[in-house]
Amino acid sequence: MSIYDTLNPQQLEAVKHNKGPLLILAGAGSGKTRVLTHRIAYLIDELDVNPWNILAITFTNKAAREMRERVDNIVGYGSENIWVSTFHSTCVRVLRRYIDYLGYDKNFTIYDTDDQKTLVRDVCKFLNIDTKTYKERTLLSVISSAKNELISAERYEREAQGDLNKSKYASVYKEYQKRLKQNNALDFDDLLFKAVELFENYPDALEYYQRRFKYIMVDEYQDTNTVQFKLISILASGRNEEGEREHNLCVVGDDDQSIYKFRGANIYNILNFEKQFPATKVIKLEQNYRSTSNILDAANEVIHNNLGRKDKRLWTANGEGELLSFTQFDTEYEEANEIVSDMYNLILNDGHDYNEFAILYRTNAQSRIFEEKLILRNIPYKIVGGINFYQRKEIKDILAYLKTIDNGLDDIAVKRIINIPRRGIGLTTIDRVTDYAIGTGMSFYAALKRAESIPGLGRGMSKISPFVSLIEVLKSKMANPEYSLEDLINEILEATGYLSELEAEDTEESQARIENINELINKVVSYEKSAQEEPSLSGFLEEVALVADIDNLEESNNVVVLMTLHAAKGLEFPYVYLCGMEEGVFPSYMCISSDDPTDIEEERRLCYVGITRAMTKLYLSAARQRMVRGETQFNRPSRFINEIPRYLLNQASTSSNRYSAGSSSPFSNTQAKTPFYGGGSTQKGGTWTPPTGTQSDKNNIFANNPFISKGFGTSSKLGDTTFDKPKPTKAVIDYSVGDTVKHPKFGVGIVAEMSKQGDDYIVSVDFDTSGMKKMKASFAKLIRL
DNA sequence: CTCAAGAGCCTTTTT
DNA sequence: GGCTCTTGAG
Repeated sequence: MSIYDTLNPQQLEAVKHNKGPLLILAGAGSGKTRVLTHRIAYLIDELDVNPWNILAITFTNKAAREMRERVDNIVGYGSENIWVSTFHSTCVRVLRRYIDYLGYDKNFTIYDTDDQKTLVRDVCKFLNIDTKTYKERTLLSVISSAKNELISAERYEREAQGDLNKSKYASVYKEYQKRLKQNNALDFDDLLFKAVELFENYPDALEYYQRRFKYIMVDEYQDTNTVQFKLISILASGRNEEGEREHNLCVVGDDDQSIYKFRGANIYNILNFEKQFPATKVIKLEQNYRSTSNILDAANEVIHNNLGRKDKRLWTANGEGELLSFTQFDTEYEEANEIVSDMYNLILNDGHDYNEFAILYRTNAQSRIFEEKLILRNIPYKIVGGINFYQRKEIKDILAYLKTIDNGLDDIAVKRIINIPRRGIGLTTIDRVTDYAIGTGMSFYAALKRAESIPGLGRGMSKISPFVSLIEVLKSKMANPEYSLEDLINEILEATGYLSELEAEDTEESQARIENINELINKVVSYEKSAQEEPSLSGFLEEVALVADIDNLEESNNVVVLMTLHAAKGLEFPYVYLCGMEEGVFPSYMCISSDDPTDIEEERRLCYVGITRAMTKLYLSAARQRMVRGETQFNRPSRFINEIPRYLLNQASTSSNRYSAGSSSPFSNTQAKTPFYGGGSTQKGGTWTPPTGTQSDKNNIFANNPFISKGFGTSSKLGDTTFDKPKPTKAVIDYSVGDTVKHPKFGVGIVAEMSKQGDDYIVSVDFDTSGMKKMKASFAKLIRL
């Protein structure tokens, strides 16, 4: 019995293919990660390939970590020498070693989106470009797409000749690059671009990596863009001892799950892979091990509407399972409320765990209502995406201090913190220093150090020198190896008064900020403990720059997860709620009104991704009426719903004949209504007419039909549950000191102390896992156990 | 220089 | 509906 016996014939064929290019078309849930990891094991254990010669590339750190773990489990020896990492961190590693060839310093910093925005703003100011005519967003996306297509600023400028708009873009692009270099910084796209630039111009660097990476594997290949394609093909084009190009490149992907066109992903990378590498062996994995056949049939039918895809059809040996359900609610409030109620009942009555559930939506903005309803019902949850931890103000502030100490060349970081906390250094002073810095060609921080020779600074001078000496003192302390990063952060918080200012504020918001800062300190401590190489400030900043929010999702945490469809790719959940299935929301308004017909295809692929996340049961839902950007929209159900055959769908529609024109409060509205699951008031459609277009009776989900069910059709017990209690204004406190309570985030703990504050109580709880926490009773939503 | 109130823009998705 | 930037008064 070997580990390979559990593979199906196609999977095994892919695992054993070990020479030349290999394209694995792996449908959703077809076990592609298993194939990749087993292939690595096979290369090492059966073919004696040196682990050191293997490179596996993924898109997210999370995927890399998972692959690393799974490889460690099945590879006999040496698995730690396999290079498993994301595109971006692979490039960082390469550049840390060779970027001096390109005239950068090896301890470059990495700019995130916010930094990029600031920089572009500065550039526009400098070039006298009106940011109302030329939006920063547009400028950045022009620059980003250029880099993704491997077009340098110089080339862009050449090709822009004669075109007024493009010439403007070119001048911004050029100045932007110039400043990045001055700041010794790279943006995300530069990481890839510069790595390719390095390999194209410096054969010794290229050959080093070509000799090392004899076997290259790429996951989620359908989402690679032009630079990424270039990077892997150039790396895979080394010659072996006989001087032949072997192209031992194995890519795994699913063209039906290509959803990152907006980020420059080029679907032709996968569609034309066989043309790029003529000797390619193609293997299709079509057996799905994840979902029921009803779910798969729905997915197959939907994606079948796309043209220009590689033909394949997923099948499964799993049973039919339950029907999918689709419910149309009156408002998005009702949608959220009923979804959360439904989930609550499944958890409470049927003993399901929180982490069996996921709520998926098209846009991040849709998460808020769900969050409210989940808090109300005390269901622990995690929202993935939106604002990343490292993008929070307080975290960025501390990081800017760290960057300033680490690399004084980063003007953006220095300017961010020069007056935080307030030091009385205002815009006038900053502008004067900036002018001087530009005039003399030195960095902003270097100019600050020589403030005494800057004309017209006046009083500003006396405010600047304490700041400079603070940074210098911290810099010199860093020289002492005994001085840890934790010490450094604590000293920054102390010496600047940042922490005491937050403490003095004493609001819920400032409390949360302090908690976030503590979390950052935890992350520093664990970095110092676990770093593979010698822990350093630069190393920490780099690790932090490349994390995405999804990277922090731990499957083992027992919480309901909420995220966009994009973030959900690669994940699976027994119960999936796919909400906001409305024309204008999903597919989005942007792509409905687009004149590029392939935009809708990308949206459909996104739908396919969403459907195939579900293992056991998929709940689809829509709202008739929804507030978007402060205005009410009336949307008809998504076309994707109509693309699912009726026999796979259990359909329902909550109704209200009154279109409640006068009642604006969704809360009072829902409350006044008979509970949905009560049964009696559920009406079967027919009262609704689509605002645009017509639907045939056959497909009209509102025509009377035998599939109408109550709600999501889970259980008849639900009828007994009371819903929509009035929103409590005061917390109901049924616990006291000594009681065991449960908190949605911190888990179980014992109440240690309670003190009254106004209408509220401050409760101290000693949690089993996270220690003593103080919180407001009205906010904490503690449940007595 | 700082703070508060108002205008305007925004929302598709993210490494 | 909410965030961010601008504006104007202290």
